[in-house]
Amino acid sequence: MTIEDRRDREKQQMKELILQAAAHIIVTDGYDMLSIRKIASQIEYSPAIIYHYFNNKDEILNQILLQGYENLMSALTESHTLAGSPETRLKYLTRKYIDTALENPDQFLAVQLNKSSQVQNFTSYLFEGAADEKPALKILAKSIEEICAGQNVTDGEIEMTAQIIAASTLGFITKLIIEQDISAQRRKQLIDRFTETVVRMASLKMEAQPINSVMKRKGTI
Amino acid sequence: MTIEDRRDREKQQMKELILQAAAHIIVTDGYDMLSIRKIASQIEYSPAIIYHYFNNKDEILNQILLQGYENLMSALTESHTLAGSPETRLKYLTRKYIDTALENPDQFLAVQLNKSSQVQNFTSYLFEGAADEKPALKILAKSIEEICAGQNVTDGEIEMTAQIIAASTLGFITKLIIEQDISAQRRKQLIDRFTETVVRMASLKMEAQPINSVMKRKGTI
Amino acid sequence: MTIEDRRDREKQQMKELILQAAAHIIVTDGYDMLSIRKIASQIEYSPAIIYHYFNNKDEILNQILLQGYENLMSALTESHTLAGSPETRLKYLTRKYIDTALENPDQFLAVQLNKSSQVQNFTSYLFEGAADEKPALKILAKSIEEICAGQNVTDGEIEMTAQIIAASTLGFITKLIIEQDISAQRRKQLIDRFTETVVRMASLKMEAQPINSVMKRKGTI
Amino acid sequence: MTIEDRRDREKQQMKELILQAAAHIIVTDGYDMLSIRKIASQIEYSPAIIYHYFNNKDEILNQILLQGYENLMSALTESHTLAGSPETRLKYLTRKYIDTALENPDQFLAVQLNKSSQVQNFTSYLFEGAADEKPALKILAKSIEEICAGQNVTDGEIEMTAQIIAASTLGFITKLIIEQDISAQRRKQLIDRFTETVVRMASLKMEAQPINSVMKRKGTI
DNA sequence: AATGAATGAGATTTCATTCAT
DNA sequence: GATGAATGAAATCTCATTCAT
Repeated sequence: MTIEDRRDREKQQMKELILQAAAHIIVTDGYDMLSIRKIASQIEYSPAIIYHYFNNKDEILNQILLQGYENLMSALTESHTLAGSPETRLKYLTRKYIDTALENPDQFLAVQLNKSSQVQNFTSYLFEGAADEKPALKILAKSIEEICAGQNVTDGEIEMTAQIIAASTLGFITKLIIEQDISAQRRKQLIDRFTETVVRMASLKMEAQPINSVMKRKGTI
Repeated sequence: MTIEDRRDREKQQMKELILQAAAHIIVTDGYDMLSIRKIASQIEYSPAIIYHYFNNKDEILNQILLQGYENLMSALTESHTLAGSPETRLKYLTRKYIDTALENPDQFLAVQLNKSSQVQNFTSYLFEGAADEKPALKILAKSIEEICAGQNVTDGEIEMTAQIIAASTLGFITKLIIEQDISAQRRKQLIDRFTETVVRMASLKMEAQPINSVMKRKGTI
Repeated sequence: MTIEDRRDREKQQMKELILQAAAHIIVTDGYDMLSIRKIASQIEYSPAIIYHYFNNKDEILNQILLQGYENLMSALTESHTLAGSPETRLKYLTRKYIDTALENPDQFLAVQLNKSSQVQNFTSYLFEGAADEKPALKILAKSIEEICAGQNVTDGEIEMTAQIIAASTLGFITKLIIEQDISAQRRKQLIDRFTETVVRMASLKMEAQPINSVMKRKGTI
Repeated sequence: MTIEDRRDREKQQMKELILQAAAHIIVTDGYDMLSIRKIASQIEYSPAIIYHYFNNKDEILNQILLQGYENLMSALTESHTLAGSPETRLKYLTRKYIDTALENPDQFLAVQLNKSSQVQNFTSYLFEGAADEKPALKILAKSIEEICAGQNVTDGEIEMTAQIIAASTLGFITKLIIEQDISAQRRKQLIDRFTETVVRMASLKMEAQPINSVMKRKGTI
């Protein structure tokens, strides 16, 4: 079996090499500059051999997207087991997610903004009951739940809040990636602020008090 | 002059026809599947005639992007002059923005997720001082400012909050567009919730009270 | 008839306008950059109208070539009636030809290097008997004949010499046009030298005592 | 290594095939009628494969031009080492040059009449000092120098004479190529005459007593 | 396992030309 | 007389993919 094993291992290594090259091209030249020829020339093989390891271009793309998704997921699951107040943990979770996303920005966008149902199977989370199916959303919902513990909040409310926070974070990261001229300092500032805002988004029942200040301002009281 | 007028009108109609076809292709097949050939075959003309109305492919793309942007902007400016409490107005603003975006979903994404510096000139708003330069952000910041009136909030804080809300809204809309299986009802629910969340994001100094509940829960008090 | 006359005149003017524009494009952008569209945009008319005056692109080209040829020819015929020794006249003739060619360099090359039999009908002169048919060659042959007067030279020899001088001059002018970096001064130097060389080429029997005979004829001896 | 060798050889053959086809098109249809499509259909391959052997159209063109130039140059260098009187050698040189040019007439014209600075780098020779830089001109100048040996002739005069002879020869060959109806016999006659004329062009000081000096040198006197 | 050769389809763009108005 | 609209053909070039070796 050892011969077969080695063969398998080598095959896997080659597949990985191809995927890395492809990912690099996406990151460097953009998503739609990816071509089999470019991959081939990067790994210094002939284009034809690539078809020995993948059936077609789409298969390569999907693999990359999948990898990116798994990357993000592991970052999340890893960080949600931490100690501390739920607020702190939510902040950390958010920050971890943002950081991980920014490590492979183009891959992140490629995955998260992908419409193909194949990818959507992984990335969709707006539907009702998503908190039960999607691990990442479940983690997020858990955090929110803890923050709102003791208050009268339904699971549905928590789920929707999780969804909205997730979508907002996606938007925030997207903008950070797309606007390329932002300084590192500014970026840090914005991320700090965003994590705080996320906590506020998660504090569901806070409407009770704030209203006062509003009414005061309006002279109602 | 009527002859010239008619010609102008017809030319304008043809341009519009081309733009619509192009937008439709972007919607259907994705942004980088747009080709002059496809446009031509969709409008059932020869590819060459398209160059009679536009100088090149980029000109068509830019027109689409510009139209989308202007569309959104006019929706915003139109709605920010309304009466009512600042919270109500912010909600309305948000909702209007979402609705307008969803009217031309793919065009919206094509614009807002476009990295080209040409488009970024219009759509970027994360940089420091953006609230002074970008009309849309200015409107948003104004709303936030009113909501926080009487509290000790710096312009910088307001700007960042506006930026975060804007980015979050982008993310929310993006998800609504990308996840195509969401029912109209669910969508409505989510939008309602999102507008409320936005108000909470805008209420900067509300930390005062909520913290109590947190402390209570933790047994600190 | 006056109305028709005016129409004819106007039509002729328009044809001339088109030809000038075309010639200008050839001179400026090169021979194979000529296009109906370019002509049209230069005269600020629509491409279609050009077909009102010419049947097709080739007709325009041929007209230009013809004009260029006639231009050269008139320069020659004009200058061969001058007084002076035949050597001087030959020099002047040569110089005049060169100068005229250099006034419209691209047109000159376009005509003289054109292979189409239509153009060749005008420009060919290497065949036996050309000195009888081709006015320009006849003029040249006349000069040579005078230079060799009194010597035993056949008409055939004279014709061939004329042909060789003509071809050589073509080569010389061609190089002057093609090598664009030559200074005006160098050019002048070369032209001076060339005209002298042409005289030497024309002095057929000089092997015997060339200079003497020339001097004698001039009365120097 | 034989496999690789064979591949290389086949690749070289294919390149040659393409170049020949291209040259043939230039010959037949003219320089600016050359198109990748035409080449492909001539060799009965698909247009795309041509890009497997050449990067682009220009590369093909340049190869053709270069080949033509080198062809001519080797003809010259080969023939200038011959024995005999300088006059004989000059005649032979001239004739060899003409013959070689006429072997690939269109290629010759394509090279020699090409204005692109890339080609001009090879073919230009009218500038001052060209006799030092351009091998072909140097050879020619050498012949002239020998012919004028013992006379008071400056290097500058010799260079200019060489330049004028070269240009004249270009013109002569050009006409031979362009005028397609000339009989082989006539052509021979003209070439004979031209080579003699070239010797006369090269005999700079013959105004004094040319023949004598020549005779002297030849030991006739 | 790996490659070079080959292709068909398709991309953008330019052009000469026609035609109804 | 003049024009805008329209087209078909052709240009260069890139790409994903197949296949014999």
